[in-house]
Amino acid sequence: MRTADGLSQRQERILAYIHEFMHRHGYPPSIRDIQTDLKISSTSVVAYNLKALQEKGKLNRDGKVSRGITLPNQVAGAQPINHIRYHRVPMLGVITAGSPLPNPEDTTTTDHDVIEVPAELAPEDKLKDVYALRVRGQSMIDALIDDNDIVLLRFQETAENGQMVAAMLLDENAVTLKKFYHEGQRIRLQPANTTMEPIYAVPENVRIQGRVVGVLRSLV
Amino acid sequence: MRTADGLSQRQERILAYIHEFMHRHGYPPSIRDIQTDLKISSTSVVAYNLKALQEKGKLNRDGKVSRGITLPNQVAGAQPINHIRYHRVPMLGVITAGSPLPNPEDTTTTDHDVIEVPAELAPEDKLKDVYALRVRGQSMIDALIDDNDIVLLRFQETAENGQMVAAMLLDENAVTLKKFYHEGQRIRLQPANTTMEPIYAVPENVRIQGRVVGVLRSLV
DNA sequence: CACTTGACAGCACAAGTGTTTGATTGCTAT
DNA sequence: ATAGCAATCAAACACTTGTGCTGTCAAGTG
Repeated sequence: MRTADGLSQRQERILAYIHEFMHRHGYPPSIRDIQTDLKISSTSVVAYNLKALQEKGKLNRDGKVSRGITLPNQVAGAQPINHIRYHRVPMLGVITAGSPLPNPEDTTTTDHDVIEVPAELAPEDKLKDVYALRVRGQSMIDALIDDNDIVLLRFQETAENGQMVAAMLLDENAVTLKKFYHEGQRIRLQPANTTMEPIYAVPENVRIQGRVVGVLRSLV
Repeated sequence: MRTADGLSQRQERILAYIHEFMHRHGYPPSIRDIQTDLKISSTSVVAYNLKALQEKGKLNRDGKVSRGITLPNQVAGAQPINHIRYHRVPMLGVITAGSPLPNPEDTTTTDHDVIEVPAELAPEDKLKDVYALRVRGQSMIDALIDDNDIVLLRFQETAENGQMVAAMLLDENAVTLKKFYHEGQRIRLQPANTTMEPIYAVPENVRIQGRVVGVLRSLV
């Protein structure tokens, strides 16, 4: 059977295995590594298929040299260094996504730590105002934000309609994660959960503490 | 003479050579590569200094394995900050969450980027098998995974029912993001989207490429 | 001075690893 | 059938490469 690339199943598996091996070890596999882990009966079969893969441009080989396999799309060296973009963001605590609760110093989340964030989620130019909070509650579930997710917020005191913000209700000394709508003389804080009701407040009672710009979630 | 790192000049040269070699070839040098190019008279001298470098934490070696040298992750220029937990994960490309599309292995997206990920999303002990893919399509929307999100996968070839996996359909050479269910003699790949239908396949035609362990999303 | 230690040299061996050769299997076109 | 080809297998072979051993040399050290 051939696949869309014109590679046999075995060739696909070998190619995937090389990727995975290099990713895990930092150097290429030997022919016998491939043979053993893929349960191929002979080294010559591996060599045969490596040659085929090479002719199809899927990989390069430095002849005779042990582990001399390189993958064309890959930056040489399995441990790239410089061109990495990541940003350091402070993890300030926990935010309730359900009903506003007084800022909880609570529980095990004593991580006033710092977390690293992919550059994609925190643009360089505005980075210095970004911080992270762990979410408690499911009021934002329709916005794809679940309990225990980590949200990234950019500090700002104003927001436009529909933006997701961390809003503090001054009279309750409580912070909550909601969508923001300024409607005439009042502000509506809308959960993204069809089973929950919005909160209405006067502007003087609401202080915006930041806008959500990113979400991280672990499924482990 | 010793340098600031407590390394001898020869050790400095060897270390620099390994860096340069890996960058040039995509795989580590052998002891004799180092010996020849650095005009060292004996392989044992190289081995001697490699051992010293290893004890000083400048590199790792997989014993007996040829070219089994790996360099520990180094953040260029930056001092290691201990209390921060983050991990480097390779960004390998794009995965379709909707109908399976041919593996975009060869497109411009496979630039083998690397992203930084909070330690919470990628536990240290299993980190070596974690990689990232960008999601295309909305078939996993009910699992809180949206178009353009980044998913973190841990490489594994087996899965348990209900786990979310990257599955390759061999006959189509296509990879897709689905929930995995083994049902008797067939495998069901179930989208997390009530409007979409599952895919059924025989086990021989399905290869699991990893299990989803984390999600990153930008709302900027 | 005898002794130790670090660094190096030379060489041989053994293990790791790529290659080759010949035979086998299954399929297809003739 | 027969021939031809792709893919595979098994085993042997040859090169590559890590390791071990022995020795040298210079610089300490008591």
